[in-house]
Amino acid sequence: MDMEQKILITELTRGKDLAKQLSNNLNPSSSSLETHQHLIQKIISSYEKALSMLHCDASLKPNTTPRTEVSYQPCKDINKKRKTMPQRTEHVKVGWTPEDGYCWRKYGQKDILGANFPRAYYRCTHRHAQGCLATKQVQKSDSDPTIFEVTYRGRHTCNQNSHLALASNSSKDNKIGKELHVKTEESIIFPSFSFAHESIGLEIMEDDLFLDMGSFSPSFRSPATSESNYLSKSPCHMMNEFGHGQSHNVQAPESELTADIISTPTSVNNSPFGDFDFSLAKEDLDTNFLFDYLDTCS
DNA sequence: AGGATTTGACCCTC
DNA sequence: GAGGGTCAAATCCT
Repeated sequence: MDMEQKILITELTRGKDLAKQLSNNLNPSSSSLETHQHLIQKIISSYEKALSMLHCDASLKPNTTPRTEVSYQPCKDINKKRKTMPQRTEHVKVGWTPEDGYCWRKYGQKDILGANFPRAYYRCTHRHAQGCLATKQVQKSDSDPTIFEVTYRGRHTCNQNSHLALASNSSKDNKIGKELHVKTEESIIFPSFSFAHESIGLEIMEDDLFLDMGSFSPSFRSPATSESNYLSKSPCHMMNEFGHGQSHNVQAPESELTADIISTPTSVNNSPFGDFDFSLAKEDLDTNFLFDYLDTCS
């Protein structure tokens, strides 16, 4: 782990500790307003340092045409329904079901009122084995059938390293990419993934700022042949398929990206995987994920 | 044979 | 009661 990463961890850890202090100090009888403000200032400063190191600035990549766009916004009525687990929604601008590196098992599909396409329900394959409660819903967008709206619920608590395995396997046969790459250039620290000739656009909305590795290790499966089952195949199969060198030629012009994408903050360029780039807003980074991931890769 | 998908029924919330 | 989410038996696939 290089010095920059250590500093980053230090700053984020400090921010967390300060937040804890502030939380303890929020007892009105125990501290003053000045104390609160001081702690808040320190927290902000700490996070600003860390984020500046992450340097999520699109201008850093002036020659890059961002093919992957990630943005966040609150999901307004997410908690009105039964589930209160955090959600995020990705809009995937590609004609195929997005695959996210985790293994999902489809457990249902429903026609949704007012929607042209059914919604498919997936849960983590390791739900029973490891008690992983992560689920996702996949639905084609009404406005643009080439967009899949993927809503994630809950975190993966399973010990699932398929996203890493994907890169590892692909490096063996040299079909998809060379290796998982942690990009530290320009202080961006995040893995990049790519598949030859593929480009997608993502829109992610979430009401909290967690980040699952699974959402950012995308691969894609072949176009389904029927409308009714276009969401059906287990992503695990696709991992194998990609491992055997399938490649798809899809181009998603930026002009087709949905108009409600809020921001297009960064694009990580020069990915060792080729054309597929992932970009992140700085808010995207879940430090636990980041450090776990860095540990994995170091 | 075992695991994944399909699909109608059921459950829960509004 | 409507609509969305989940269950589970039947079916399909490897």
